[in-house]
Amino acid sequence: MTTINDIAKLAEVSRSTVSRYLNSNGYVSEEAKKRIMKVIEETGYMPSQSAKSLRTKKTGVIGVILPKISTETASRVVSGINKVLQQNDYQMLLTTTSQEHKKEIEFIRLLQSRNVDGILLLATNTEKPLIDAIGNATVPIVALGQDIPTISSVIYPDYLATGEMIEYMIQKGYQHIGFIGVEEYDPAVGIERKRAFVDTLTKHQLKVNKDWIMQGDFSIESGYNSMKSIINSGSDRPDAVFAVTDQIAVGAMQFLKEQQIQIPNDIAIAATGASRLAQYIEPSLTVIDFLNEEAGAIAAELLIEELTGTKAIKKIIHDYRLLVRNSV
Amino acid sequence: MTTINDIAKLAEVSRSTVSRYLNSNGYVSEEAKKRIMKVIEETGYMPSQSAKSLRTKKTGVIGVILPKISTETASRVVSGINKVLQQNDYQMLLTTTSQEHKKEIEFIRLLQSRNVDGILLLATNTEKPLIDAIGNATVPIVALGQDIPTISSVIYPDYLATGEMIEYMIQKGYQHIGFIGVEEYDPAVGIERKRAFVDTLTKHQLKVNKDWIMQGDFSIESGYNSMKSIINSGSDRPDAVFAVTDQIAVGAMQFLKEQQIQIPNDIAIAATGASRLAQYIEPSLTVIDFLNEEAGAIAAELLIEELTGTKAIKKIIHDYRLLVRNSV
DNA sequence: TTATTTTAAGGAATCGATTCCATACTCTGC
DNA sequence: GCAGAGTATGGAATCGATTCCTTAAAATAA
Repeated sequence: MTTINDIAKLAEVSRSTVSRYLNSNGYVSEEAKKRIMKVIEETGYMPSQSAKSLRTKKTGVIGVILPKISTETASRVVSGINKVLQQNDYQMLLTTTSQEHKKEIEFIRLLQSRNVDGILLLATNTEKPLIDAIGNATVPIVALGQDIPTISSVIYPDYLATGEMIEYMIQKGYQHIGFIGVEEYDPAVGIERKRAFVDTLTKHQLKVNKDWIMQGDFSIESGYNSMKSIINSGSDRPDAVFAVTDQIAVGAMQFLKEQQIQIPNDIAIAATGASRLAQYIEPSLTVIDFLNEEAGAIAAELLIEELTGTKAIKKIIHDYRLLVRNSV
Repeated sequence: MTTINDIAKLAEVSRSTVSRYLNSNGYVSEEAKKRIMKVIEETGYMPSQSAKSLRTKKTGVIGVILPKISTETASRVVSGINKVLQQNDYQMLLTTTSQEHKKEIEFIRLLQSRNVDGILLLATNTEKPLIDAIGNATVPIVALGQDIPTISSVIYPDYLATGEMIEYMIQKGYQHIGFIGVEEYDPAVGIERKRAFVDTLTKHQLKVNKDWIMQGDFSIESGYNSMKSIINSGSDRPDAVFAVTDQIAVGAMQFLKEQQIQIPNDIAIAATGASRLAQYIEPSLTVIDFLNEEAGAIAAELLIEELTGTKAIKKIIHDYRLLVRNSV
């Protein structure tokens, strides 16, 4: 492999001069520039980033920690992150925890030893060990999807949006509303969305029926099984169900279809998450769209800001919209 | 930041000893080990990868070049790659060309300057500049999705699988089959799938109607517009259409539904790509499943093999299966 | 014409690891 | 009691860049 020394020798200058040329700082004569340029062209020389970052303490790499890559939400977020990073000449080192949320801590350490300039964390919890790991980090970390007190975060308005959706359902005349959620270690998805559901029903003096509140994981199967439990519970059927993700909703709809239960006439369904699947399934799903790609981009911008100066902790409550379709 | 020198000083040994301890090679006494361990524990020291890889010429990072991240196919492939890399203690540097296929060359260079140990290329063309860039590369590259002659490749059996699907449609009684494809710079998707279509019809003495052969891009909209053109073309309607991706098929189905054309009774639809959308759309889509996650894993394994010895060029024709559902 | 600034370029230290080599001590076995 | 093997450790060179400092020539000002 050609190094800066080879280039220096071939161009008959010192390696300091080559370095000055490469970084366009300091003085380099036109003659020298031409010779260096020519030699670089001929040899196809590319500076070693390892050497460079050993000196400069910058790698131009941002670490991204995801729970899972193969979901539409995740890939949209990554797409948004990628756009911004690429525009700013950063590369993305992607790691996934496969939903094992203790791994988030492990990866924060790992990424730092890889000398990333910053970390984007799509967090699934806000427990103490994680907060501690973040506190001990020597590089800026920005959270996406959870409000982590000690660092800048891009937060989805889970409570607000879910509340609005439930309001919309009530306004449409549904009075017996069920809920399919996930475990509560996840404050944003597990707790906030459920709290909004309960609060909104209560506000309208509607009964919160425990038999219609299910807790599963993020899978389609989980949605299917949860809906099955709701239907097979002793109590009456609900006339509407809110699912915390569109995947869960798809599973739930699947069960209803098998049982010949009409959506939305017998039971209406709403959810969070604007996947193409939610859009093209029948009936098309009424959902909250958290504009994930944009959220990813904003988080990346926030991180880059921190990398280039401003150290203030910023909290951005990201935008959302209701996509009213045919399932409610 | 703490360095190996700090550890050496604090543990009262030389930095050679610390290094030997870290890499568990050479002699280190139990006493020394304990002291070093303790100091590392206390300081939270993590060795600098930049320094390490400057010496060893290994970064433990694999570059991945994708056309686009936010498709289900891509994210499945990435998921498979990620699994294997993580098992082997490699990290993944992800880049996307946003479907600008000249960028593939740029990224091959960029990733090398980042000193990646190897590159996984989800190629969309096999043109000379790309082949040249691959030839000039100093790290192993494995291709996925296209057969690139000079390097190991994991290849989808595009011709075979498409042929089998068309056979299946013919066997089901369809005689007037249309085709929605993509541009032909992409040999695998653009050329092979079309060739299989034409060959299979010809083999069965069926007419290949030019009005029913469309060329678009990979989007849902493109599928919608292509189907519109087919229906609005002067000639009779086809009784079945094959789309080269499930996204395209979804768009095509959308148009048919709007026109109250029954699927599969009036027109049957088949495609390539086993997305969840294809599974849950109505009618559920009969597709070729190229088992993308597995393909990604195999490509990653192939690359790791090359990294640890064997230099032979391997070609793996990946498995596939037909998922017979309700759209044909 | 001399003093000062600007331009140009090389030398050497440095970043944080790894690794080869030399040195020294402790055991065995004869 | 001594040769030779095994164990333990430190010194120094090295990887490929950046960057500060010094020197020197050229350009400008006084």
